[in-house]
Amino acid sequence: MSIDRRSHTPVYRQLANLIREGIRSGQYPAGGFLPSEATLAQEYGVGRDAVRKALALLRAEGRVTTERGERSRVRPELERVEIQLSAGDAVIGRMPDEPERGRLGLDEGVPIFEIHHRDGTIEVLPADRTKLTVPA
Amino acid sequence: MSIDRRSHTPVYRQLANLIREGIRSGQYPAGGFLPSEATLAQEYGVGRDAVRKALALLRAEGRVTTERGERSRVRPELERVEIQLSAGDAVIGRMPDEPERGRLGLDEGVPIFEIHHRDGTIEVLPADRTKLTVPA
DNA sequence: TACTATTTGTTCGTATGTATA
DNA sequence: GTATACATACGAACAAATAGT
Repeated sequence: MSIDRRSHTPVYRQLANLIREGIRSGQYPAGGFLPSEATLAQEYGVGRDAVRKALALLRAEGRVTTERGERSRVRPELERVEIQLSAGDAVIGRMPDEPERGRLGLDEGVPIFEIHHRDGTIEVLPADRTKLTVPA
Repeated sequence: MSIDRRSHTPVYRQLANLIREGIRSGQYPAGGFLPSEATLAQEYGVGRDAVRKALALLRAEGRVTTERGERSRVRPELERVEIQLSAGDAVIGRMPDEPERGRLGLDEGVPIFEIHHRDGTIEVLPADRTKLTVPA
């Protein structure tokens, strides 16, 4: 599979699909580095802008992380801590805004759980390392 | 408050903060349209690129939606349907990837709940219109 | 129907800043 | 100190969708 210039799907979205598939298939192993933006651009025959936009999409999906000066990395699946919910709890999910994301030290593309306890307190948990369970 | 060119915080992030605050304060009412990109660029004295990046941040947070040919809109808080969890259920939260997001008809910046039932079935729900509850 | 104006989307180009190796 | 690599920012041109005339 490669980039189809005549497709109505934008180049950077096609590229994101290709890279995502490469991650799923193991071509780009979890925890490992992706090729540099320049390399990806050359390998797939697209501009650097398309590469950066594709990576931005994958970051927003929580699939890759990028740090300045380093090649992007495939985000490994994290161990999830089991949190037991209690009777009367209510849970909503949402994305943190940027300041909140910074405070909580979360990567891009990581949702949060808000657990509303019966006593009115609200517990905020990162959804990428949490599994909520309902006791029997 | 306005853009500080000497700040280390990038212009587009400062602008996202300003618009987010404008949404929170009611200057940009929920469900209403934001000014056009060109207008925002002129009003805040930044390039269109900075405006588009700021809007992209807010979209990824689920705060605004954008459709081609139309000005961006402040995403209203949706009514949440209450879903009762059952004993033995487990819940994780994650972002959908792009194809999945299209299939489910979700806006950007909307996480999904995966409810793993005791019988092995998995229920996928949009987190922006769902509230999970634990029965007493 | 047809046309125009507005608006967002995509792509490329260029330059500069900053972190890492 | 140099080279590599990612981040930010501006501008320009054109495509595509929308709304109204």
